[in-house]
Amino acid sequence: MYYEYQTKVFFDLETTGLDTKSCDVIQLSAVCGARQFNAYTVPPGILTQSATDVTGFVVSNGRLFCRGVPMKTIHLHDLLVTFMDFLRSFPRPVLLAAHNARLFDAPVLTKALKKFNLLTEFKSVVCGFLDTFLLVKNVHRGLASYSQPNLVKHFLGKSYKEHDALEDARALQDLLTRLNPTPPVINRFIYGIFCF
DNA sequence: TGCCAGGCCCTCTTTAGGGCCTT
Repeated sequence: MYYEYQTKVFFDLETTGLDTKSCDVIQLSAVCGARQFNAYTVPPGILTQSATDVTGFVVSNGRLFCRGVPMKTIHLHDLLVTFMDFLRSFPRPVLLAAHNARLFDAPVLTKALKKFNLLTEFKSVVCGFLDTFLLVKNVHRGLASYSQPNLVKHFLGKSYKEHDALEDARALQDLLTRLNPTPPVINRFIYGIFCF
């Protein structure tokens, strides 16, 4: 299967945990060149302690806080609709890239879209997900770690504010721009939306 | 009570186990 796409958008999610079957979206961010999308929502479920520990998010009295700072939030449905508006503003179809997309970001995002019957509309804009973790692990063998912060450190020589979805998406775009994988290589690590 | 994410990849593998990656 060869995936044709016109635009690569890098995205990241912060969620209430690591179990893709039960966790909920808290933050969704995406970047494409200098343009960016960033939105927060109050999750319906409880945050795992480990998620609070790494992200700093807490829900208190129905409000979302990040390290004590109240965050502006919107309903998850509106978050997804405005995200698709953002994606629709680029030449289509759009390829959505994330680190460990196949096993984490893609199933979580797809689950949220299905909840609001938005998957069909989503498919009209997005052709698939690129998993940058699998790509880099296969193309650049022998590294000690393939976590996104380690790859950014290794290839770009810098640190960044991980576990802020917007910073993670920006760093991922920088990383892939540096690595500059060829279209055939990219195609090997694209997963169609029907997979989720 | 005891469970506690799970798929992928590697290897001292395939009659399996452990570490990694995402929050």
